[in-house]
Amino acid sequence: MLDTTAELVAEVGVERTTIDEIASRSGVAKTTIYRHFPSKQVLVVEAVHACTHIPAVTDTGSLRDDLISCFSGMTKASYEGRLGDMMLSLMDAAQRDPELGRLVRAQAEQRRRFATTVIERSVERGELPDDVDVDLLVTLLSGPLVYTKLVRRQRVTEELVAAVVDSVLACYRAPVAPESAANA
Amino acid sequence: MLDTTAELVAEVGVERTTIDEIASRSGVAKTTIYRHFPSKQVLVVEAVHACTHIPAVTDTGSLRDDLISCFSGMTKASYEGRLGDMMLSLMDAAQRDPELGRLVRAQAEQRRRFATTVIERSVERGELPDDVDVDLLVTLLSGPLVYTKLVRRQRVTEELVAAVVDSVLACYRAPVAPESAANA
DNA sequence: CAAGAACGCTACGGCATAGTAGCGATTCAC
DNA sequence: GTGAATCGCTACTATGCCGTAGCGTTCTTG
Repeated sequence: MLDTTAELVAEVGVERTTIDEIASRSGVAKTTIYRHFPSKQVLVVEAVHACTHIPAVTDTGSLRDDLISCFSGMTKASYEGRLGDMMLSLMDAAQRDPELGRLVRAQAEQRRRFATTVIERSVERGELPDDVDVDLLVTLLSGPLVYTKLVRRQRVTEELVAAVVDSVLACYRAPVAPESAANA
Repeated sequence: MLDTTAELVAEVGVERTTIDEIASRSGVAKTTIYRHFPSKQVLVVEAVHACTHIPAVTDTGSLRDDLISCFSGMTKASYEGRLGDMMLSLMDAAQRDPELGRLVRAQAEQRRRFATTVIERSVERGELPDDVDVDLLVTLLSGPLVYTKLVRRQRVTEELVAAVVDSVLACYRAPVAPESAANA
């Protein structure tokens, strides 16, 4: 039932998903659905919850490897499969539906926290300078992947993740700080 | 009429935008709308076209300044105001509507072309190495801005644009190439 | 095996929306 | 001025969807 809901949302979006269609596809009577969920909104929220997997955070001691592992895991969990297909419609619906809004925002926050953890651990190891802008760094890393998935509608490959991580890290490890490069 | 349509799409999304509401808001009779546009789909496409502005490409001779100018212009044109509020819903609807799909894809392509032009010009000037991955570079620059706007739902400030451009450029100007950094 | 819960089915009522028809009024061009 | 195009308004059809009622059947549980 939740599975069928997720499938439908992935196919036609939140707005066009109807209880009738969920019922006929899942082989469940519409009345049965209403016996479990008070409204479509709740059903969708539960369906999203059901297909949300949280990847584990690794700690290899290498910032690069941790970041690649972290973002690869997030890619698999969030951008591939059903959740990936639901993303855009979910984000759109979240603009108007407070409940979905909370859910989507919480998931985005959680994804950021993973990367933040990895980066802060690296700062403690002295791999990155103390004054590094963690927030910006996470945005620099997450952005290109989200952009590739949602805007370009291309698969986020392992190669892309590695390329993004390497590119972004290069600028923080290089002797030239962003500020001085600005005046070059 | 197109203006009201855009306004409504920005508010409630493509799916929930109704001809009746457009009619009552714009003070135009529903029949008049149908005399001009055969369907809601066409109306929305025209409305999007109507509020799409193309920023000019500058050529200051400095890659950094051109990029900042380029992305600031795109931010104003695409992420602020009405079009910015329509974006998510538009992208979602574009997944299912072929006409909207073409439109959205064309706009995304155009935005990439601007940045690509600026970068290629810089390569010709010898500011960047010949073998730079332009595609990746554009993604590294565009991604964080899109992500900030669509996922984090924060304003894309001039400061952010500058920070992203400076950060990304730093890694290409630094003596450490991304490939060798990967093995560090 | 018996009682109660859960389910499937059909059929509603109510509402919102896409488009259309017809007619009178208004505006515009020549 | 006059004819034609355009517009506004009301009404209408058709459709789709939400959520509920009623009733018979199946499944579970003790």
